[in-house]
Amino acid sequence: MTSTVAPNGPKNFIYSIVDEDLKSGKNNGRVATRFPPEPNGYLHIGHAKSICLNFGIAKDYSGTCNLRFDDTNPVTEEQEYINAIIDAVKWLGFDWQERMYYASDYFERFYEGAVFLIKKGRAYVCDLNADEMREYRGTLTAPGKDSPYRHRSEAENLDLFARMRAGEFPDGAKVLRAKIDMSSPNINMRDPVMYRIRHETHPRTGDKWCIYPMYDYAHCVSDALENITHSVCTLEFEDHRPLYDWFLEQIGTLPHPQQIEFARLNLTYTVMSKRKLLELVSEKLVDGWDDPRMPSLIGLRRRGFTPQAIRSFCEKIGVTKQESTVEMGYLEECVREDLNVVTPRAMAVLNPLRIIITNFPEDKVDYLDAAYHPNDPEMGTRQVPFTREIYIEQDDFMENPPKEFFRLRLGQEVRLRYAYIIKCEQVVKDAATGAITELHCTYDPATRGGSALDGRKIKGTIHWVSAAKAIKAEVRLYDRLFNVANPSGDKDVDFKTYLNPKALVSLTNCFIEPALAKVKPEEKFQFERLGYFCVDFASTAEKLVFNRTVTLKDSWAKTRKQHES
RNA sequence: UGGGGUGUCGCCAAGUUGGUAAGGCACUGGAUUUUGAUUCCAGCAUUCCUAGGUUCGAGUCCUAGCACCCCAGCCA
Repeated sequence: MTSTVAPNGPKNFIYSIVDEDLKSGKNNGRVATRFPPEPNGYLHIGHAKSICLNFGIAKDYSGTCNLRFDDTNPVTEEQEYINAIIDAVKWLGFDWQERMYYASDYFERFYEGAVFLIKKGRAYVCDLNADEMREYRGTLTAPGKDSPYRHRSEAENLDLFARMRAGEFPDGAKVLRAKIDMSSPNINMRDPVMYRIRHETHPRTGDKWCIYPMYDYAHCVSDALENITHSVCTLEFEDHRPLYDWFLEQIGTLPHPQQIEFARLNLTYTVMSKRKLLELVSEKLVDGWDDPRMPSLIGLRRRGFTPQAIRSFCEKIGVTKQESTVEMGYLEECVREDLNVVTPRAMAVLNPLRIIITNFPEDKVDYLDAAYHPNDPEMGTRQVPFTREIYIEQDDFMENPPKEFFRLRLGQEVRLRYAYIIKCEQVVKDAATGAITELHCTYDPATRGGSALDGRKIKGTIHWVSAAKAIKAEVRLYDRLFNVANPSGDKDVDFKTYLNPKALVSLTNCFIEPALAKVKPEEKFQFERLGYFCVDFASTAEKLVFNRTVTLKDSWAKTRKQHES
């Protein structure tokens, strides 16, 4: 398949590079990328940026994008992670067709390549232990010195390397090193390790191998074997590019993909390193990788984020080489944008306050029509039951409200969404505590549906639920995982000390309208005036659980805060 | 004090050959609204890390600084 340059101008600097390559006829107009995760953890929103970029390039240039597991280190990698990664990429909406590969598929080829480099005098077996090797490597400012094993004969190297593979030596006894330049100012070029001995069972190759290739050697060769044209990776590999190029030049017979580096994603109020996320999981500070507080893709999914929202976010933040930290609010805005158009509305009361409509008959149930979406009639309507006793949100009533409060107050009217205009006649309090226990109100029968035909203006509209007909549910309110923007900012303070204890607040006395009795996990709704909610993975008809994805924007919250301060 | 990168509005980010600072988010007004939601309209960088220089003209070119990030795993 042949590609043409980006029709509407390049999206980012990588597209510009691809455009140039296409114009100059490089790779015969072919564009091939890959997404190469290491299966040692779950994918997070940062990976989504890379996935969208790599699969996006392939799509925009009619090229291909492979999924390739970088499984060269069996001590940290597991099948569980492989499965989770496959699910996550699929869920995000990308398709690698039949092109799912594993670096471990190439182990025999890597081995042959290593033998070739030994024969070429470009690799040698070294007996230095880890400490000695560090010593010989030199420092950032001082050059290293040659290993005493650097000048072994070809025959000896070949013999030793074969015996490494055969399992004759214990872990750490020997390594295979590239013979480059111990005085290079780039530390990666100071005779880097190509193979180490690890007597370890590999998730895919089992016990077939006890030597495993290092990233720098395996990655470039994998790219070349798959005929990748543009090998996109993150900034920290910039220093490794000379090594990437060195291996392929020395081997000489393989295609030579171009490595291009971009800045990884950082988000405020969370952490993005697999190590830190794993720490939260294994120390049980969260409920696993799929905890809705986590920035993992499975966590975001459980929280109610849509693939569309995540893709749109990745599109909007752009791709550059500048280290950047995107505001969490931006991600949140992207979900709202998607959920707003896609999600049916419903009513739920999270912190119920009982209201008795004193002039409404005891046993009467009045079914009222309510639209599933105010701006999209095609989503249809449902009926909501109105009864003498209802619940409203505790926040929607104030005894001594400021002037700007236009919800329910004593002696004043408010509209119940899709129902009636009611007036608060009496506040009933607990004699002992003084806490408000219920409100007595009257309704105006002439306002059925919520409109005042006499033209009187009702500023406030609040949501409600029938006490008799509502269904009880648990609602989990999520907030940011950390209470500081950059929890990793101070190297002397453990990031976990900034964990936000209120990141999860579970409400078990919530009521939802009966139309939602049969919801299934992952169904999404907007609870009017409250936010977007998603049915939890573990929710059942007997015990409904909703997760709050995000709140709605709330300009009242701002003015209320101004009043409080 | 070695090497590799990056510096354009509070946060992202355009700005291909020098021609007089896109867009999104946030924010601030205002309109519509039976969600204080949505939608809509308006405002929001005389200035591009700093200082010099070249030029009729510089975010874009030159020089010298400064700041921040990455690299001394037999991790990726």
